[in-house]
Amino acid sequence: MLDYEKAMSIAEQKCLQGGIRFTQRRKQVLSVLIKADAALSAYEIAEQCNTDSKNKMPAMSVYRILDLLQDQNLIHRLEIANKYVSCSHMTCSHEHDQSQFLICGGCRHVEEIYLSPDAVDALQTAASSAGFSAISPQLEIKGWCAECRQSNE
Amino acid sequence: MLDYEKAMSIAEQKCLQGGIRFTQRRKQVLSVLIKADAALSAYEIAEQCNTDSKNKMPAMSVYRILDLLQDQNLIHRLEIANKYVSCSHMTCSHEHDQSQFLICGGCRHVEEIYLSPDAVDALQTAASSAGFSAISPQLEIKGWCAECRQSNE
DNA sequence: TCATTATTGATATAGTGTATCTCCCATGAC
DNA sequence: GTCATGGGAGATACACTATATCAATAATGA
Repeated sequence: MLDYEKAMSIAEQKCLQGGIRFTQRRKQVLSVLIKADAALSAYEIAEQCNTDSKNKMPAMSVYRILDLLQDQNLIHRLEIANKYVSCSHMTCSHEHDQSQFLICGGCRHVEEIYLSPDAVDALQTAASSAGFSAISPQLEIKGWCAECRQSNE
Repeated sequence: MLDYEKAMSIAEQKCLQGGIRFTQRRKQVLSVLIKADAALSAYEIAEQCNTDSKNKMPAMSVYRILDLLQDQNLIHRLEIANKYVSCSHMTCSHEHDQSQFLICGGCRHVEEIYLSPDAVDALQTAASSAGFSAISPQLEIKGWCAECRQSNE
C-alpha cells in the first residue's frame, strides 16, 4: 500500500500544478481509494465516504471527482472491472509510462503486475501490424485467480 | 469475414452437440453478428434484427441468446468495449485456445490480432507471479487506432 | 466588495445487464 | 392422437454504471 501521507501530499502538489483545488471532497475520494488498496466501483467509494463521515457524498460527485483525479494521473479507471484504483506509482519519483493490471474474471479481484519490456514490445508490435498506432499505457488483462479457478472446476 | 453458410452450419452442429436447439431467434442473432463482421452491442444487435425482420427482437432475448452462443464458443464478449463478436475461429478445423482483440479507446473499433506464443507466455508468466493461475483465453488490449490517435493531438 | 470562476448539489436520464415469472410450443411417452 | 414435460421466448421490473444539465454555493482575484 502507498504511504498515505506522502501520497496525499503529492496529490495536492499535482492538483496545484494542474491548476485545480484539492478540496475536502476530492481528498475524501482519493483517501478512500488509497486506504482501500483495492479496486472499488464509484458507488462503493460513495458508500465508503458515507460510512466514514456524516457529510453525504452523492455518487454523481464521486464520478466527477474520479474524472478529475484521473486527469491528474492520480488514479486509474479499470474498464474491464468498471472500477477505480489509486495509481501505485503516485509516490515514485521516476516516471512510469506503463501500468498493467490483472483482473479476475470471477471475483473481479485486481492485481497490479509488471510486464517485461519485451512483452510490452511484443504487444506493441502486434498492435502496429493491425493498424493501431499505440497500445494503452494502462493494460488490463483478464485472467483467473487461483481461488476462482479452483471453484470453477 | 467468415464464410456465412459454413459458419451457420457449424453453429448448428455445435448447438446439437451442446444439446440445445438452434432456433430461428438464435440463428438471427448469430447471423447479424457474422454479417456485421464487427463488434456490436446487444442493443445494436436487437436493432439490426428489428430492421431485418418484422418479428420484434427484444433486447432481453438478445442477452439470453448471446449468453447461450457464448457457452457454445460461437461468439465472444468484449468486456472493454461492451460488445460482442462472432468467433473468427468458428470455421477453422483446428483448435485455437487464444484470441486477442485490440480495442480503440477512442472510437471503440475492434481488431482481432495474433500475438506470438512468446508474448502470450510472457503474459502468462507475469500472471502466475501475481498469484493468478491463468490468463483469459481471450485477451482484450486497449490502444489507439491511427485515426483516433491523430485527432487526439 | 464585487464579479468571476471553480466547485458542488440536485435531479433527470441514458446505457448495460440480470432476475423472475408467465406463457407457448416442440418433443417424446403413452 | 393426446397429454405431460421441459426448453424457449415474452414481459416486466430492477440493479448498476455513467452522463447531462442547471441551480446553488464557495473561493479567488481585481
